[in-house]
Amino acid sequence: MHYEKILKSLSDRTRLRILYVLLKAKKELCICEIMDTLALEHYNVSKHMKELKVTGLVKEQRSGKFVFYALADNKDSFVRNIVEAVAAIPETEFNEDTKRLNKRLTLRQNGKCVVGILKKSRKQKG
Amino acid sequence: MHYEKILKSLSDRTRLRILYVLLKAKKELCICEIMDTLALEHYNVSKHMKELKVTGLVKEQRSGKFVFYALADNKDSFVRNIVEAVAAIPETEFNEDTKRLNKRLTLRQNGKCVVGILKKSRKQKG
DNA sequence: ACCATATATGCACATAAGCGCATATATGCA
DNA sequence: TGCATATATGCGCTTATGTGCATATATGGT
Repeated sequence: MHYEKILKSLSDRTRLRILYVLLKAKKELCICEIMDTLALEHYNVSKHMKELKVTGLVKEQRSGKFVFYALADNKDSFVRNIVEAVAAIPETEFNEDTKRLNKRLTLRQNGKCVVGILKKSRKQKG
Repeated sequence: MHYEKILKSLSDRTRLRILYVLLKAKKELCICEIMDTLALEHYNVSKHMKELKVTGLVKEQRSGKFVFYALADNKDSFVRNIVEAVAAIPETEFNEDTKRLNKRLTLRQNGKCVVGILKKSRKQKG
C-alpha cells in the first residue's frame, strides 16, 4: 500500500474538511450536501471525493440521481489511526462547516437528500 | 494549528521514511546517519528535516559538529495518532532503510556518531 | 587565523496539484 | 425521445513542491 498517498490525500485542507464532515455526520452525504457544507463548487468537491475514493478512505453509493459518500470501513491499522487522528481534531477547527452541515441536513426528507444543487437563481426562491 | 500541514509534511515518501526511521531507531540520529540510512544526499535530508521541524514532529539538538534529530514529544492527540499510524506501518515497507540504519549504527562509538559524511573518495578507504 | 568537515540554504528546473470554466455523462421524468 | 438535474471530467492556468548543484554557515582542530 502507498501510505504516503493516504497522507497526501488528507494533506489538502478541503479533503481534510470533507473527511471530518463525513466523520461527524456519521451518515452518508451526497455531493450537493457536501458542497453546501463546505461552500464549494460541485466540480471541486467531486474531484476531491475521487481522490479520497482512490485512497480507500471513502466509499460511494449511487441512489437515483444522487451519489452518496461515506467513510469506508477500514481494517488497516494505519488508516484507522489516521482517521482517529482526524476525529481528534477539535470541533472549533471546522466550526463553520459543522454549522452549515446541520442546517443543510434539516432539508432532508425521510432521512434522504432531496434538494440537489442549489443554484443561485433557485436559492432566491427558497 | 494547521493539521493539514502536519499531514502534508508526511505526504512525501522521504519524510515518511525519515519519521519511520526515527521511530524505529528510538534514539537521536544525526544527519549523516539519516542520509546513509535513506541513501540520499545530505542537502535533501537537511531540507526535509527542516520541514519536519517546522511542523513540530521532530526536534533538533546540536552536539559539536553534529546535529542530532529525534521525534519530538507531542502532547497533541492529533499528532500522537498520526505518529502511531506511522508506527503501525509494517517493517517490510521500509526494510532496506532498516537494514542500512542498523549497519550504520554499528559505526557509532560510545553510542554516538563519529563518522560524518562518507564521501565516495573516503568510502573506499573504509 | 586557517583548514577540514558537518550541516544548511539559495537558485534554477521539472513536475505535481488545485482551481475555474466548459463540457460530458447519468438518471429520472414527461 | 427530449429535457432537467446530479455528478464527473478534461483543459488551461497558476502556484507549490522536490531535486540537484553550488555555495554558505558553523564548529573543532592545528
